[in-house]
Amino acid sequence: MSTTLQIDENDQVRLSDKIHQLLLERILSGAMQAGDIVAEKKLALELGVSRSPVHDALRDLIKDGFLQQAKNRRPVVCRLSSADVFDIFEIRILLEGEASYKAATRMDRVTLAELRKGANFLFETEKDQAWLEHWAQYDDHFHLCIAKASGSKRLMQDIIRHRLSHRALNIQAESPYSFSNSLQEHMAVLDALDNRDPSQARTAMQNHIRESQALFVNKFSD
Amino acid sequence: MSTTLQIDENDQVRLSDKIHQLLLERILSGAMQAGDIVAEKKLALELGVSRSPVHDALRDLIKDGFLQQAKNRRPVVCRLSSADVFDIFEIRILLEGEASYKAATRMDRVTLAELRKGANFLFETEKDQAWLEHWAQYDDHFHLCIAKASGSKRLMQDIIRHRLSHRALNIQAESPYSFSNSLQEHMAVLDALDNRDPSQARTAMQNHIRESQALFVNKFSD
DNA sequence: CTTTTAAAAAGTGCATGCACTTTTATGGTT
DNA sequence: AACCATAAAAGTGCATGCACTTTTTAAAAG
Repeated sequence: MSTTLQIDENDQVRLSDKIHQLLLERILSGAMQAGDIVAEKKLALELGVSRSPVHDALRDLIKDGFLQQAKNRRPVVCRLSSADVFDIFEIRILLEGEASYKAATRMDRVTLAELRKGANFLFETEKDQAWLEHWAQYDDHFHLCIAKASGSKRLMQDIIRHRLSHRALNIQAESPYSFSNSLQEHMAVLDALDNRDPSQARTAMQNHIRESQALFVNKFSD
Repeated sequence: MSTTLQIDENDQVRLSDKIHQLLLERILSGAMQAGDIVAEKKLALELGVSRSPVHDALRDLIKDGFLQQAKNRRPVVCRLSSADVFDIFEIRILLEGEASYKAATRMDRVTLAELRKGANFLFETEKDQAWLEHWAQYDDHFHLCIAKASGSKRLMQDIIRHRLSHRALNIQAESPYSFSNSLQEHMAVLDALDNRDPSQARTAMQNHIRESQALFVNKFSD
C-alpha cells in the first residue's frame, strides 16, 4: 500500500484530483475493499497533505458511488449486492449495445484493424500472469473504442462510469476458462463492425456482456 | 432570486446539501442560465455562510454535470449543445424503455390506477397557468413511478439523473400544443402496463420520449 | 476613442482551528 | 469472560487565513 502522491512543484493538476485518482486505483485494484473505512483526517496525515484536498477527493468518490457516508461518520467503501452487480450489467447491455449499433456505421477501419490485431495476439499467446495484465488492458481498450465510435459523448461517459462501477470485482471473478470465450465474443463484435451491420453489432455486444454477467453474478452470491 | 437558506438549528441535514439543493433549483427553474458564473466566495457571502459548504455544493454540481470549472477559475453553468440534448434523449429512450419493460410485470395496480387518475384529471382540466405546474409535477411523478417499478435501483438512479440533466429546458421548450399529445402517449404506456405487456410498454414509452426528443431538439438549434 | 498596461479587487486551492459527534479505550460490575 | 458506563482520542462540518491566480478597474499611451 505504498502508492504515494506525486508532488511536482508548479503542477497544473489539482491535489484533490490526484488523490481521487489514487484512491480510485486502490479501490479498483482491490487494495481497498468493500466495508473498509476511509477516514479523511487519517488519510490526510498518511499522504502528508491537509484535509481539504482529501475531503474533496472523498466527496467525488461518494458521488461516483464507490463510497458511502452518513453525516458525521467516516466514509465506507461500498458493498455491492449481487442484485447491484446484475443491474449494472443490465444497464451495460443496453448502453454498450447501443454504442455498438451506432459505431457500426461510424468506426474507422484503422481502429478496427488495430483491435483485431490485439485480439489475435492475445488469442495466440500463452496465458500466464503477464497475459492477464494485457487482457485487462486490451478489454478496456476494446470497450472504450466502441463507446467512442458511437459518436455520443454522453453515451461514452455513461459507459465508462458503469464499467468502472464493477471493475473492482474483476480480480476475483475472472477465471482462465472464460477468457477464450470472451475473446471469441469480441471477434464476433469486430466482425459485425467490419460488416457495418448495426443490429448484428448490437446483438454481438449484448451477447458478450450477458456472458460476463452470468459469470460475475454466479461468483457473487452475496 | 430571493430563495434563502433554511437555517434550522440542530439540523440533521448538512449545509452543503441544502446549498446543493438550492442551486439545483435555481438551475432547473432557469433562474441561473447556461454561461452564468457562480463564484464560491460571492455565493458564500450572499448566503451568509462560509466558503466550505458552498465549495462542496459546487463540487457536487460539477460532478452532476451542471457546472464546469477549470483550475483557479470560477464555475460556469454548462451550455448544452443540441447534440447533447439529442444524445441525452437517446439514452433516456434506452433506459426508460427498459424500465417500462421491467415495470410491466411488477407495477402494482394501485399506483397504476393513481397515475391514470392523474392523467384523466389533466386531460379534462382547462390549460391555464396553474395547469402547467400540475402537468410538470405529474409528468415527473409518472416517469419516477415507472423507474421505481422497474425493480432496479441503479436503473432508477440513472433515469433520474438523465431526466434532470435536460429539465432546465422545459420552461422554454414546452408548447401548449404538445401537451395533449404527451398525455395521450402517457395513456398508451399505462395501457401497456395494465396489460402486463413488457414489449408493448417499452415501445409506448420509447414513442413518448422520441416525441419529446423531436420537440426539444427542434427548439434547440444551438 | 480605442488599445495597452499596471495596480487593485476578487477568486481559487490548500492549510488550519474549533465546536460538536462518533469511536475507541478503560475500568468497574456482574 | 461479557456487559455497561465513561473518559480520552479521533473524526466530521463548518469557519477562516494565506499564497498565488484570475478578473476587474483605471490610468497611460497610441
